[in-house]
Amino acid sequence: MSITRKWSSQQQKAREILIRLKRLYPDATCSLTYDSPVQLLAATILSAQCTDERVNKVTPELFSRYPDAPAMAAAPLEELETLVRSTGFYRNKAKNIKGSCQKIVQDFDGKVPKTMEQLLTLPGVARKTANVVLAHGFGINMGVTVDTHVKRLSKRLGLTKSDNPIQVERDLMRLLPQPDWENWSIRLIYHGRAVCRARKPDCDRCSLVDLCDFVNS
DNA sequence: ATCCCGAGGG
DNA sequence: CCCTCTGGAT
Repeated sequence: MSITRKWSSQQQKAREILIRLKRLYPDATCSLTYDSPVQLLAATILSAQCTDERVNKVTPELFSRYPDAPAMAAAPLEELETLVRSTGFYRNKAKNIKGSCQKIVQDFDGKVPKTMEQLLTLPGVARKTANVVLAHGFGINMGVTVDTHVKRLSKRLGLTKSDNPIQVERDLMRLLPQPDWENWSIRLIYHGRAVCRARKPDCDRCSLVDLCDFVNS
C-alpha cells in the first residue's frame, strides 16, 4: 500500500497499454503533412481545435504560396487568413503563424528553435505545440504531447485525475520511459480518433477495456 | 448540441 | 479560475 508500490503498478499498466497500442497501430506517425520544421510548426498551430484531416486540406496551398519562414513572415495577413479560414480560429492562427515566422527570422536566424524555452517565446506556441515540433521536427523528447485525446484517454484509463494538461503531462512523464513519450501520444491520438471517441466511445471494440477505469465504473 | 492533436487574455 | 477565438463534421 506504499505510494511507491502504487506508482509502479500504474507504470506497469501504462506500459501494458502501450504494448497493446503499438500492436494495434504499428505504423502510427504524426498525421500532419509538412516538409520542414517551420511547416510542421504552422500545421501544428492550425491543428488547434481542428482535425488533422482539415489541416491537411489547407496546408498544400499555404505551403505552396509561402514555403518557408521568410515567406510566411512577409505574407499579407489577409492572404493567410483566407488560406487557413476553414480550420477555425483563423484570425488568431494566421496572426500567430506570421508572428512566429517573423520572430524566427528576426531572433533565430530563420530557423525554428530547438529548445522548449525558445519555442515558448513564439506567439501561439505553448507546451503542446512545442512538444510536437521538438518530437517530430527534431527527434527531441522534452515532454509528453497532451492534446484533447491524450488528456481524455489518460483520464479514462485512470492514469491521471487531472484535467490540467500540464499536470497530465507530469503524471505521464512519471509513468513512461522517455523514449516512449511520443509513442504514447501518437497511439492515444489514433485510438482516441478511432475507438475511444469523446462522444460515443466504442468500448465493445476496445482492446483496453480490462484496463480501463471508465468502462468499469 | 458537441467536439476537433490550444493558446492567450482578463 | 473564467472567457474568447472559429469553421466544419457528426
